[in-house]
Amino acid sequence: MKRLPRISDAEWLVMQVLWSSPGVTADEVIEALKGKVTWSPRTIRTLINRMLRKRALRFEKEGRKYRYWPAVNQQRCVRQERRSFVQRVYGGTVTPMLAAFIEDAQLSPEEIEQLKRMLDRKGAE
Amino acid sequence: MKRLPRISDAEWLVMQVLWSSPGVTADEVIEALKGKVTWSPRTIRTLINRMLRKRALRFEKEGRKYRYWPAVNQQRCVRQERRSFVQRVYGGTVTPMLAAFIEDAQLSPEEIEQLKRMLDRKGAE
DNA sequence: GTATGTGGACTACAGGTGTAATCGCAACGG
DNA sequence: CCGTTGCGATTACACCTGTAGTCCACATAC
Repeated sequence: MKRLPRISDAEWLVMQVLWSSPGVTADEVIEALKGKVTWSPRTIRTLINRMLRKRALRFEKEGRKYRYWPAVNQQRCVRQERRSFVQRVYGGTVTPMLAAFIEDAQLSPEEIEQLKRMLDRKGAE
Repeated sequence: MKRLPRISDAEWLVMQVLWSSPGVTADEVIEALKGKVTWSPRTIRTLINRMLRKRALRFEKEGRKYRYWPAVNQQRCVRQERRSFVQRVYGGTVTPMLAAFIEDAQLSPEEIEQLKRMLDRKGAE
């Protein structure tokens, strides 16, 4: 099992773009992040380069430009973040953390129903 | 509303000790972390000092030793972490995140019941 | 073909972090 | 009293991060 590289806060935004649109160019990443961040395009290119170095991305040359792909699985990265979060903040105890999220969140009746169904399925296992 | 200082991963462990035993000495923090981390006592003292500087802790002299207290509220820190986590990893959408946690977690039937009751109360608001 | 623009590579730089080691002073032991 | 030792304070240092700027080669427009 390949070790996951550590992805910083700023890098997550770039990864989100890459995961939802694999194979985009640097320009397209920059375009996709317009409005979400106020970074200079330079900054975004730097982030891309760093993630290449830490092997979170792959690229392929296409003419003079590169196209980039995620080289790490989104589910796995998300799971790793979830676990490190609950470990750090709740010392690994999941239920109090879930309770806090539920208290804190704005949930629609539909979402509440959906989560209850999930818990039911979970209980039926 | 006072601005919360940013607490790093390593610092969280120290804060956990301080929140659960306010007023301990550096030595007692070090003792409490035995077994949880392999840091040198030096390292723990450094972390304590950094958090003093960023005003996450207070101290009082007691003879030649200091006793330390958290200067930030645990609930607020936890909430801030929760929010930055869900923002970073799920782009701010809480329900998919909760769903993932529920899927991923080992939950006892009692915990499942408890969470469902919470959702019920939430729905009744 | 020559000037120009643009994309990727390399460089910058301050502040945070993990992980300590050393310094200086005050209390304690004799 | 005086040396030792045990704390807190200060210093160290490499790597990571946020946030860019500069350099260079190749494509492009005349």
